[in-house]
Amino acid sequence: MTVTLADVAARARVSPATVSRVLNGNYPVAATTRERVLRAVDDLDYVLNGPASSLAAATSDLVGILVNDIADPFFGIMAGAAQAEIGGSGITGRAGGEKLAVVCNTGGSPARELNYLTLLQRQRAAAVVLTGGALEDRHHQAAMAAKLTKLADAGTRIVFCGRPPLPDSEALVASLAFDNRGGARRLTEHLLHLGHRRIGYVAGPAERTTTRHRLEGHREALRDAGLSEGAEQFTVHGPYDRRSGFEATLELLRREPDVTAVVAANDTVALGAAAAVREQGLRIPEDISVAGFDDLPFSVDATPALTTVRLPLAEAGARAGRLAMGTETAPPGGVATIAAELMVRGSTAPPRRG
Amino acid sequence: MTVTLADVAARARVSPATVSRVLNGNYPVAATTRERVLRAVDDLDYVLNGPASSLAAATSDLVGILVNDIADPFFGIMAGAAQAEIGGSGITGRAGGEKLAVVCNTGGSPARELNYLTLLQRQRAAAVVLTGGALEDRHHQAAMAAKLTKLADAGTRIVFCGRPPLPDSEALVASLAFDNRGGARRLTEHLLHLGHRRIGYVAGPAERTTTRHRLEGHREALRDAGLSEGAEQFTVHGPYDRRSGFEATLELLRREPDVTAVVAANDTVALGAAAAVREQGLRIPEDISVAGFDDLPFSVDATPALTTVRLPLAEAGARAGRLAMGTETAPPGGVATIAAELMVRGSTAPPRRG
DNA sequence: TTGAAAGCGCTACCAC
DNA sequence: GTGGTAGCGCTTTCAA
Repeated sequence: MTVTLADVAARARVSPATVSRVLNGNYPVAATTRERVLRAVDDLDYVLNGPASSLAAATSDLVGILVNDIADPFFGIMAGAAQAEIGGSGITGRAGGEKLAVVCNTGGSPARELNYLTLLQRQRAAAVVLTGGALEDRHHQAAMAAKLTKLADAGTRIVFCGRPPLPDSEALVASLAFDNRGGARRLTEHLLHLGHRRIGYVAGPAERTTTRHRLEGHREALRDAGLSEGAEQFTVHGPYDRRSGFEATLELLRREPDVTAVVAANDTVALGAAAAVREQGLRIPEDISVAGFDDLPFSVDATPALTTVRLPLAEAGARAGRLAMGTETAPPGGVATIAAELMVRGSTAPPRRG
Repeated sequence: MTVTLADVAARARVSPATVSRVLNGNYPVAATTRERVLRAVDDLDYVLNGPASSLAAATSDLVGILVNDIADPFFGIMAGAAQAEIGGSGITGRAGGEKLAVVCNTGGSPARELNYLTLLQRQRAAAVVLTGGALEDRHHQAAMAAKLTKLADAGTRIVFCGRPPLPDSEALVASLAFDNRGGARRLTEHLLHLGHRRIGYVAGPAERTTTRHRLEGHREALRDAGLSEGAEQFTVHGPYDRRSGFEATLELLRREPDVTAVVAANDTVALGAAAAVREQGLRIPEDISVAGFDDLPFSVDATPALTTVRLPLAEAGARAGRLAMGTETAPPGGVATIAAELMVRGSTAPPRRG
């Protein structure tokens, strides 16, 4: 029924071995032979059997990209960039070599994160890219370290993207870190510089690395300005989504009615924050400042800070691809520090209220 | 080096066949035997070899979900819902049965769409879910039909989600359609009902099914209100993204300065449209109406129209899972018609300008 | 440069 | 209810 490599071999009047070599292109084959084989492939409309190939070669062309929230455009941009870079031209030749980059949505659930890793391990994935903040939970971290070690031992390359490497498995992974602390700090400094003194902070969920690092940067800036007193009052935690940004901001405005600026821990949260502020009848930036892309003219494409994030993300994809192909040149564990996700445009308006 | 099923069999003092049966759970095995096997699995930290399994069984547990734009939250919601439904509990037992649902971002490119299908075909994917509007291009449609036929012949289940089935391959797919025409019509009728007469329409790219159907619904509503004259002037096309929504809206306002309402062809476009309107110094809804979620209090979760979309989407995921497991009960080709994506809240403000 | 053949690890059929 | 075993389709030595 289905065409096999042997069929192709027969039609091209060569051995299966030769067909395999042509398809994988990693072995010298006479030009005329190659031609003949490729024609046979086309004629028969042959598609390589991935499982068989993976079984024999003990590795697959699957690359998993894990994200915390697939409905968050930030992860979409990351995943898309990585996928584009890994997948290459996007046009598969008649045969192998092409990687299958797929994104897996953990929804922020530790169980699902581990589950996907198991599934990818089962598939003998070529590489796994872990994006977004990690959970700061001893138990889960241990489980992750164990699982990742096993994956790495089995030949799967691991790439961390915007997530600090685990304590143990440093040597196992390539890592692309964001300067969350510095980004948050600069953002807050910017607002301070504009004259704001009562600055609310809509933080992410408490147990994530990104949440902590960004909050630390924010507090650093406040401390340096001598404003750390009662900072907790100005901070509200919640998930990294729009709804949470909305609700947290309402809560914040209720608790501290005369804040003049709000920092959101990421763009999606900022979207909700801006909506909440407007619903309160306040104007951005006249009545209040909100840092987020909601008040930018258009898509994140145009935000310089985010643009600087995008490039490294594509690079991360390329790196995952290269790692998967076993031609890694960068030192393992090397960390590229770049602008943080939340280093978005702060409103330029000075405070008016209070 | 790596633990195989034979190792597990040896340790449990049973045959490989028995281990396989326990792991796949689709065959009667004595309870005590099962226990022994599972313990051996745990002891040895065994993980099934997916490729080997897929090769022998001639099918894999991979399910591909194709989306047009992974950075668009709408697709994120769709993909997430489908993935959650397909993946089941999200917690894999020690062994098989679990599907690996992964999302593939075509970026709206026909070449990449076909490419992913080839890649999934190569993996002998259990199912493929195609989401979002299709390209209305004879050549590409033919290529898709051919490819999908091949996939279906090889045992891959095909699910269309928010995309009209292809002319030929009707019998091959399960399909979940959105009432794009009806949704757009109702949205426009709503605005007409509020008294709007000069309504701009920011449409999607010309060659997509969703674009055409929604535009048709919009025009129907206008025609019924006797307003179809010069409707082209009020329509601007562009990609389904925020930037495009922004630019198209500016163009629209330049061309027709006294529109009192703008309909955006999807939520992401609406986001850009709202931003453009604000940048022009106009107020929503006082100066102008914009249909989109940007002016909703918070995330799309809370939008009734979108909620009605979500449920069927989860159902589509479930269906894909079931299809993949070969226990489909619904008639193939059955179509569930539901509210359209763009049937979002229209502003309730009456027109004030002009 | 090409061919022959031995597996890769698992499933499923056929016995028992 | 369990075991034996013949492939699944490909890759990769080893020879020629």
